[in-house]
Amino acid sequence: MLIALVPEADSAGRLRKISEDGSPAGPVVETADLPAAVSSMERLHKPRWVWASTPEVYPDLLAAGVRVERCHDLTLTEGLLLAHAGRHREPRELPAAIARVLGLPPPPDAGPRKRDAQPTLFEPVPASLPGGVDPLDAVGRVFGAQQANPLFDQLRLLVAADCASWLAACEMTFHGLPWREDVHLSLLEDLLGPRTPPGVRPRKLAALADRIVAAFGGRAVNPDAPGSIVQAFAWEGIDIPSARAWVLRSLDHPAVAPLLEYKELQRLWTAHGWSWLDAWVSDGRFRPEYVVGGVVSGRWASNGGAALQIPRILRTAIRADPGHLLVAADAAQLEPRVLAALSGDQRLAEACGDDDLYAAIASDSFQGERPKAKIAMLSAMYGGTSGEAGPLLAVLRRRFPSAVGYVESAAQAGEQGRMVRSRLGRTSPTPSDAWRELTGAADDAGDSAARSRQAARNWGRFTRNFVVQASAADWTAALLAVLRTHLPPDAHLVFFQHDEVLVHCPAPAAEAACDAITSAAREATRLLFGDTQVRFPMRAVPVESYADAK
DNA sequence: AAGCCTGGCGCC
DNA sequence: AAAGGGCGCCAGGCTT
Repeated sequence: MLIALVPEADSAGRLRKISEDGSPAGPVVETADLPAAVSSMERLHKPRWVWASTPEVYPDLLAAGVRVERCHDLTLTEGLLLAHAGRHREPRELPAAIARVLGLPPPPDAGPRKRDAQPTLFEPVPASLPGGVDPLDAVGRVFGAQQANPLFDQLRLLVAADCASWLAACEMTFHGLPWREDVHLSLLEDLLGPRTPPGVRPRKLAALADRIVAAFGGRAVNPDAPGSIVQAFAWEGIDIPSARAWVLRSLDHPAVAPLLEYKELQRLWTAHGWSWLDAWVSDGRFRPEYVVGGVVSGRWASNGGAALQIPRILRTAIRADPGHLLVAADAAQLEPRVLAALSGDQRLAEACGDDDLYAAIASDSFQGERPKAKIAMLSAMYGGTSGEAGPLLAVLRRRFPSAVGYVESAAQAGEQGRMVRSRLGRTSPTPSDAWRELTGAADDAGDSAARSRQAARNWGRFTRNFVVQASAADWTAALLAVLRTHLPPDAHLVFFQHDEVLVHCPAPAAEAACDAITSAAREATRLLFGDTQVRFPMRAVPVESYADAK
């Protein structure tokens, strides 16, 4: 069963059963209590809910205690369809989508949301849609158009997986990542010194800054300003191209040690210090806002809180509630395994039989030198060519010609301005007009030819990586879609980061959660690659603290 | 003062 | 000769 739904102010809303082609299949139901209406329909029919945008609808349902099993997110689907058709830049929101259905000019851009604007929950669909269409009608009509789109069949699995991912993302924000403020605070105090007001350097940072100045003979140096650091070294007769940590590390100078330590602690202070705690952690939970498909490759992005960049050192603050456990699971070397399955490279598939893929490649091709195998494989997937990558990649190409050939032909497509797709049909954006102009100017010599080749190669690196990264995103989306409906009832997904998940559950449920994760990984593999020989190991371990995983 | 860019670095 | 993909966020510093 399909039910179109439009939220309105104050938890009211309208819904209506629709048929597969989006046409009305029942009366409009107006309700002053949308969560209650959804809850009862969910219990009775487990419908697929059709709505404009999951993050605008689902959080308030969750807050009211209502969970749904399936949805169809029109905005998300529109984006996937547009990208597949090479129309990556067109707006995907409901007003634009209905304008396309009606053959009307696109509505004026709503413009970016003001940075500080409070996101209003149950944000109503814009009052007036193109053509004055009723929003509930628009939901049905856009749904019908998406189903009728000849591309839809190819994207069916991707749409289902990504829509389910959006549900999972909202559920993660709702449950929140367990975060022990006291642990975080004592860590900050240990590393930085007592808390200071915003903008006032904590004691240990101030001391390091003093040591840096002293090491430069008392010259004024601002360690927060890279230019200032470069200049300070220049005065000492040391020319460096930048103040990056890896550049400093190669220098022999008394300022280097305090500078490196300063950079590390300064980052902790500014990115995950006391202000961060105040802003993002409350009632023992960190609740970031995820953006499913926020990255062109289909990876998730996050809004605020740097949710996908939690430093390792802080993972000790992520602890299960009393009587609970966190189940931590990550897909081991997901991207090279995805490449093995995508390319059908028999030899690489065999190496995937090992839980440590790089070790297997090393013993096959690099005399057991694992670091070389890893550099070679990463260079193949990222387009790296620096340093020793070239020769290592050559070895890899000889041993795994199908796998390397797969990414190289993706790179070639990019260099020629063509689109590439992931396993489930995520499609890379086409390069800009400026890029085409630059690379189209083919045969002239000198600088311009060099810039042209450079631009082409840059885009080639992007598409080379896209096929792998986006297919890995396909796999994790399928994983989440399966997993969220197969966890034990009291177990909740609380974190997801590219290729790893955290589940929070009562201790006795941990074992079942581990099993659910392992079998969801198997199912994701089957959904993407059928009966491929490639193994995708996903080890799930119950831990008290995230820091204890791995 | 606000907006934008850059350098830098955290995560995968 | 140099040559690594994708992000978000911060401070500094420039422009408007």
